This record gives sequence, structure tokens and C-alpha cells, in this order.
Amino acid sequence: MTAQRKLILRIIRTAEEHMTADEIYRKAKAEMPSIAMGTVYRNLSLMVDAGEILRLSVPGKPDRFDKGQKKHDHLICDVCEKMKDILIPGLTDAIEYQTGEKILTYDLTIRYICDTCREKTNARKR
Amino acid sequence: MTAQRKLILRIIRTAEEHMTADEIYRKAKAEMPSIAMGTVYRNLSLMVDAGEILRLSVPGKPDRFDKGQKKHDHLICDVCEKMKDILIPGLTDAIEYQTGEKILTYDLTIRYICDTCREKTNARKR
DNA sequence: TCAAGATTAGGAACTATTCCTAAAAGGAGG
DNA sequence: CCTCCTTTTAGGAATAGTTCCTAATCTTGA
Repeated sequence: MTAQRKLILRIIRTAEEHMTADEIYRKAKAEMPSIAMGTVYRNLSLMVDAGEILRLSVPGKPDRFDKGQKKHDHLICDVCEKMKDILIPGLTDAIEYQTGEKILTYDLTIRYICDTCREKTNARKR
Repeated sequence: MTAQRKLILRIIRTAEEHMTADEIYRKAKAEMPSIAMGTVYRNLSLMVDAGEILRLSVPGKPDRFDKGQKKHDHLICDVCEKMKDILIPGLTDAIEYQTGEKILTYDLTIRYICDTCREKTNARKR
């Protein structure tokens, strides 16, 4: 395993939030100035394929990457765009039951307004 | 409502499948050679915002547009990438119950292997 | 009819991502 | 510690999808 890949993996593992490829690149560049964007993208894709990390796709926004190994779903706040992980146990079974199809996987993204933003909006309205 | 917009809307309404912006553009261009790509994109976005049509986002692929007004979910075949509409009634309620949050909307995309592709794969394996 | 505002065509610009190539780095075996 | 072979890299060009810009054209309503 190359130094570049180790670095990228460490950045993702120690990140508090889901980072974009660009954010990871910039953080990596601070430690290893020679690293190239292409290297980041290639390693991210390799690790996603290997199941070491997860890719989170949000329409119209750059992909984000998650250290998590366990599948989960996402709540995205419509105002601040912050993402929150959630688990909806049994959804796979429910979908298979409803559709009558054996499914491989699914991707569920929920839009809502988070508490922080709801408070701000209410405060402004009064 | 301009002629361009009327044309775009008609193309979407008479389409059998969900079309990409580029497919819509080419079909529109055949009838109105002067139409520009930007016009197609702008009108599509306007109509999506107005709730007249739906935008379907698939990670890594161009967006597709649906005449449908009624919200529904999608099954995508992992082999041929064809998309099928499905309805999972009560999912909104289930999500709200599970998360304890009032949700605005959700986006559920399910990956599976369609009957046609499964048959082909099996046939090849033997 | 005429002015104000909206919409267009055409193409440049942008963003996220992939691809290309020559050079550098690994690493298995001696 | 070398040596050959494979993998990976840096750097930048290329690509796809989409948005943005501007001057010209079309609407629309008074």
C-alpha cells in the first residue's frame, strides 16, 4: 500500500464529516505537497470498490466519502445541506416484499429541515 | 409560454421513457433547428421547479426527466441500467416514524437485476 | 405602436471527474 | 543490497454535463 493511499485513508478515517474529493485532496496536499488530484480520485474509487469506504452521491453536488463500512441512509437538511446518518432497519425486506423483486441494494436520501435551521427560520418569521 | 417551452413539454409528455436533456434537445432540434441547449436546460429546470415535471438523478449519469407529477421510486437494473417506476405506499410515514422527523421528501433508488438480464446471465453461465 | 421585461441562440465558462503518459516507486527473488 | 517487472504516481489534458453571459429577438400590455 502506497504512502498516498495510506494518507488518504487516514484523512477519511479521522474526518468528523463526510468529505468531498477536493477537501481530501487539499488536506492531503498539506501533508504531502506532491500529491495529485488524480491520485486522490483513483484511490477513492479503488477503496470504494474494495468496500473499505462508502461513496455518498448527492445530485448536483460532488460526491462525499464516508469511513463507514456499515450501510446507512441519509437525512439532508434543505437549508444548510448538512448530512446526518440514519438507520432504517428492515427496509430491504419491506422493499422486496412490496416489489416482489430480489434487490441488490438501495439508496435512500431524505430531505428535511434540521432543528438548527428550523429554529433560525422561525425566529426570522416572527 | 414560449414555443420552445411548449415543444420541450410535449416531447417529455409523449416520451415512452425518461429522457436525458441531450435526448430532449436532439428531438427538439429536429422540429425546431434553431433551439439551443441552454434553452432546453433552462426550461427543464423551470418546469421542475414549477412541479410540472420530475427530475431523476442517477449518480454518475446525466439527469433524466419524467412527465409524471406523482411521486414514485425507481428500480434500476445493474446490468442494462434500465429504469422502472414503482410505488412504495406509506414509506413517508414509515420514515417519519423511524426518524422522528417531519420530512419534506425522499429519494429512493433501488438496484436490482431485471428479468431479462437475469435470464441472459443464467443462460451464459451454463 | 412602443417601451419594458422576459426569453432566446450561441458559445464561453465551469465543475467534477476521468484519462493519458513518462517517470518514479514498490517489491519479490536472488 | 541490486534488478527486473509491475504498479502507482504527478501533472496536465480531456471529457461530460450543465450553467452562465450577452446581444438580439420576442412578448405583452398600456
